[in-house]
Amino acid sequence: MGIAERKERERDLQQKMRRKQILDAAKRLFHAKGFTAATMEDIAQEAELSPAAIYLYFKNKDDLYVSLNLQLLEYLSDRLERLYLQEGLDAEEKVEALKDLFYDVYNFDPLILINLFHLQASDGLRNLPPKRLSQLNELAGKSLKNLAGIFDQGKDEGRYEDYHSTALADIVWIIFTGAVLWEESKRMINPHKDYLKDTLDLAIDILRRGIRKG
Amino acid sequence: MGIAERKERERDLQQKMRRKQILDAAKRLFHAKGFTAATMEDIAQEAELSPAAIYLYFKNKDDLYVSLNLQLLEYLSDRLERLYLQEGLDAEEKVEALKDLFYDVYNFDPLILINLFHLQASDGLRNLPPKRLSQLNELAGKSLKNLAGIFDQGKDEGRYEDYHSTALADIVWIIFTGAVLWEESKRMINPHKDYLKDTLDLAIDILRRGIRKG
DNA sequence: TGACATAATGAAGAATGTTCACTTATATGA
DNA sequence: TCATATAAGTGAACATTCTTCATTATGTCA
Repeated sequence: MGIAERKERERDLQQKMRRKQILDAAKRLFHAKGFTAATMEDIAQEAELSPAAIYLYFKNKDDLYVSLNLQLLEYLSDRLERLYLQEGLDAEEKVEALKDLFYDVYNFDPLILINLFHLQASDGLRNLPPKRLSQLNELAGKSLKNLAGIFDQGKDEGRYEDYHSTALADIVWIIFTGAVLWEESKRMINPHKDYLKDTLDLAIDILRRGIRKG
Repeated sequence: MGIAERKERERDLQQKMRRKQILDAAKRLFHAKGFTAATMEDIAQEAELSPAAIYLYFKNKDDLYVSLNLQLLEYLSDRLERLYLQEGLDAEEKVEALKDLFYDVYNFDPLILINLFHLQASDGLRNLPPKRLSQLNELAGKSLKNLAGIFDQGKDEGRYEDYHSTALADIVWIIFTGAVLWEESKRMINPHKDYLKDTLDLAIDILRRGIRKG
C-alpha cells in the first residue's frame, strides 16, 4: 500500500501544480484585461493548455476568478489573526496597526482585491460551487471575528465605549472595502493620485476617536 | 417655422417616452434576474419591442444599465443638495438627517443602488459613451460637494475639528457604499435580516463623535 | 506488450450581445 | 389623393465566448 499511497500523493501534487499554473495565468490575464475581457481562450493560452483543460480543475470562469480571490482573502485573514493574537500590544496599538495592515494587503495585490470586493455584490456568486462559497464565508467570518476581538480587548482595557464589537468590526470592514472601491473609481479620472493611505488613516483615526471613552 | 418646431418637440417627446419605456422594462428585468442573467431579448420582450430597437436608444447593454443608475444618482444628488441648503438646521442636525436620507435612497431602489456602487470600478465603465461617463462624474461630484458643505458648516459653527471637509465627505460616501455592498453580501447567507439601518446609524454616530471638538 | 486509467484536446453546441439590409409606418408636398 | 421622403422598427444573420463531449494521447501496471 505504501506504493499506492505514494502514487496518490504524487498525483495530488501534480494536480495542485497544474491548478496553480492555471491560477497564475488567470491572474496575469485578469490583471491585464479585466474579468470580462480576459477570455478562457486567453487564459488557456497563457497557461499553455487548451480551454477545455481548465474545466478539469475549475467548474467555470466564475469559479476560477473566486479561487484567485480566496488566495488573497486568506492572506488578509492570517494577518488579522496574527495581529489579534499578538502579545504585548494594547487595543489602541492594534487599531493603529490596522492602518498599515490594510494598506499592505492592498499593495499585495490591488487589482485582485478590487475584484474581491466587487464580488461581494455581483451576480458572479450565484454560479459558484457550494464549496467555494463556504470557503469564502469561512475566511470572511474569521477575519471579522478577529477584528471584533481587538475591540473587545479595548473594552476590557476600559478604553472604548460599550459598542457591540461585531458591529464595529463590520464598520471597519465597510471602511476598508468602500475605500478601496472609491479609490479605484477616482483613479479612472485621475490615474496618478493615490489617496488611499491618507483616507484609510483618517477614517481609522476618526473611528478610534469616536469609540474612545469619555 | 412654428409648425416645424412643434413637430420636432413632438418627435422628441415620443423618443423620450420610448426611452423611458425601455428603461422601465430593463429595471424590472435587472431586478428580477440581475445584470448578466437578464438578456436583451428579455428586456425587449418586456418592453414590447424587438431587441434591435433597443439599440436605437442605447448604445449597448452597459449603457442601458448605467442610464438606469443615473436616475437614482440624480435622486440622491438632489436630496443631498436640498439638505445642504436647508435653512434652520445646524450641522449636527444635518449629519443626523443623513442617516434617514441614505436609508431612503437605499429603499428607493435597493438593487439599482447596489449595481451603481458595483459599477464604480467595474469593467462596465469602459464601454460607455463619453456622455454617460461625464454625467456620472458630474452627479457624484455634486453629491460630494454638498456633503463637504455640511462639514464646513459644522466647522464654521465651531462644532467640528479642523479635518479636511473633502476628505470627510469621501469617508461618508465610503461608509454608505461599503455598507450597502456589505449588507447585500451578508444577505446571501441570511436573506431576511436587515442590519443596514442600524449599521449606518452607528457608523454615522461614531463618525460624528470622532470629529466633534473637545 | 497489451489493457487500463488518467489527462488533455479539438470540434461542436449553446447562449447572447450586436449589426444590417429590409420593411412598415408616418409625414410631406404637389 | 397620391407619390415620395423620412423615421421607426424588425428578422435574420453574425460574432464572440463560455461550456461540453467524444475522442485521442500519455503513462502505468500486470
